[in-house]
Amino acid sequence: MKIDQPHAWPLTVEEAIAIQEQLRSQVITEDKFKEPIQYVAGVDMGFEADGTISRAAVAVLSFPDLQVVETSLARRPTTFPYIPGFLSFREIPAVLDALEKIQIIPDIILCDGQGIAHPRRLGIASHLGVIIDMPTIGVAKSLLIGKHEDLPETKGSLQPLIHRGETIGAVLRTRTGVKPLYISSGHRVSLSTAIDYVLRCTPKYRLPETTRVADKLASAR
DNA sequence: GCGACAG
DNA sequence: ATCTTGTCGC
Repeated sequence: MKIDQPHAWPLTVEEAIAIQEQLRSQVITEDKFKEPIQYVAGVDMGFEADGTISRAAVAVLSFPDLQVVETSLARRPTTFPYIPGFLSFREIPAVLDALEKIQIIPDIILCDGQGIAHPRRLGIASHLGVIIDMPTIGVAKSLLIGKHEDLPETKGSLQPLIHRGETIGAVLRTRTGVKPLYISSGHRVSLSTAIDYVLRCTPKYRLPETTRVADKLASAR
């Protein structure tokens, strides 16, 4: 797919904060995409050589049958360190490379990380979504910010994720007896819709099939 | 000032 | 994220 040249990448945390503060107003947390969804994509990262090389993988699956229809892989030097709250600046460059190689345009992208469940409401899913103006959902394996009540061990259980009195996402048990996932709107997808699609992409394991396929590609040697 | 801290 | 074998439990 064709991707427009994104904003200049920051070299410092101060510059990164300025970009986040500027882009946060562009995030849309309401459903704004065409249905029915035909394809869903998963994005994941891997690193080589002590983290000096970033590797991004994209997996496009048909929906709702979840069959892999296309994959792509991109490698490039890592240019930004991992700093909680600034993950997107480290990972998005390689992700854009991988997305450019894709022929089948997905209708929704599930990202590995938070959406608006972020200190400045611009986690990697929201940041990517705004940059490429596509529907995205944040699917994180652990908590960045916010608090929530304990949730039942059974699959499908969920609890709102609260930060500063605001619901920024949800904690969702995608499989009985395993650690929950942290779901949040990325861009152009509401929280309830995000939860719905995550569950529909997670028929058997803890993680959505999309990210499982992308994960396998990103970490394959 | 003291912890917490996506991948 | 990554380094890494076996092991516990459904």
